[in-house]
Amino acid sequence: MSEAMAVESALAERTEKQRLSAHDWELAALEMMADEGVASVAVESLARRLGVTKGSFYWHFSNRDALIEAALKRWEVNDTHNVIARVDAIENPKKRLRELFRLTSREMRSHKIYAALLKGSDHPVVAPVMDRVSQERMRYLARVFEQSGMEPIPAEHRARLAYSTYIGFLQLALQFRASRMSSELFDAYVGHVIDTLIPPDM
Amino acid sequence: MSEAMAVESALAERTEKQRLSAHDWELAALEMMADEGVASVAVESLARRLGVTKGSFYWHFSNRDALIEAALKRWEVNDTHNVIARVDAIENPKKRLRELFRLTSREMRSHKIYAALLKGSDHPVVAPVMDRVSQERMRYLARVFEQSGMEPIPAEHRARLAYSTYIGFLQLALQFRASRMSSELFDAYVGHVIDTLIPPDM
DNA sequence: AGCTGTCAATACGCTTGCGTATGGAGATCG
DNA sequence: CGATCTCCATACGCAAGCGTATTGACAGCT
Repeated sequence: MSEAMAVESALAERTEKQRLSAHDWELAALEMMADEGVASVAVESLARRLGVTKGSFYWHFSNRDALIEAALKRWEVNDTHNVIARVDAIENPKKRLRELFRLTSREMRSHKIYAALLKGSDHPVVAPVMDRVSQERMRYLARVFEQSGMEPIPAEHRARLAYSTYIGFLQLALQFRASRMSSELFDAYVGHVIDTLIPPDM
Repeated sequence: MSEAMAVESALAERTEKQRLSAHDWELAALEMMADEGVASVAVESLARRLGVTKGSFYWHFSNRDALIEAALKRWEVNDTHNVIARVDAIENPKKRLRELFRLTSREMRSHKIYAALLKGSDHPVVAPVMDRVSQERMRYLARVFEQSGMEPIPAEHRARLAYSTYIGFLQLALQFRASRMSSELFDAYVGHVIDTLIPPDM
């Protein structure tokens, strides 16, 4: 929340706050990743963006990978736990699932970063993070499917299916210009997904 | 088929056939893309791989993008139409869908390239190709869902859902070490997907 | 006022990768 | 047998990006 704001006005703040902290670099890195992918996180270009030179960067971080690692750490704790925490209050597991789907279908910024990390998951620093995050989210999904009345094995399959749907949709929507939808069409699609993937029969 | 073989033995052939053609470079580029992604298609490294220097490359192609474009063109006509053609013979649309799912769940090589292109779809040459291919495949899916008895709109949604599942699974399976499955588990998963996405009720 | 610690600028070397220029070897054709 | 065409090697220039070394500016403390 104030995280997102801080990112937005990172450049503006710089005019007043001449000195930077590691924190500022991490936010800028996340911003960069969301817009242009992990590969585009370059220290010299980031430095330009922040109005300094790389002399500053190498004071805060030992190298580029250290920055990426720190930024991802920040992202992992902030974003992942947030989404789950927000729906976990809902009692009825099926309602919780539907709400989870609906919630996930908003919040573009978080998804842009996730998609970027997905694409950049050949990077040795990125891979383990994505591995953990995906695993964790799928486990949570499987648990809720179980609580909705499915047997453990089908629940696990359904969780994988649902999560694949999420990932696949990200690609379709964010990468391909041709498969962008109007908001009504999108809502209808989300409805269809919910009806198809959340068992109405049991 | 002989395409795949030609790729496999591209390096071996080189010993006898000292002179290369544009065709050879395109195959090597596809090979490289499948293994290490679009970004790794570099003329100097490819040249080393083929046992020549880049002096050769720039005789056949004007620049790197021209190679990528040519390779993708070759891939697009070969791979995309192949998959569809192979199931299109089956009369019963539901059987055809199931067969399509099952067929798709084999053939690793084709998927590796597709996944690589997916990740590299920020490249201006790659994007339009992926755009076309995805669009075409989804349209085909939607048609078969319709023929299976669904109304046009739900069929379109279901096609998008199914295709998202495919894309998402590719990521999960190919990128993340943690979510690789045994072949029995995989088969069970494919079964679950088929049961969930192919309407048994109508 | 001087010292010290913090953040940043400048300058340098190194690697990778693209693209160009030019010359050379082998085949083929006349 | 020489000319030409095809394919390739070598050598070069150039830009981007990482990382290092050194120096400098400013703040806070003593």
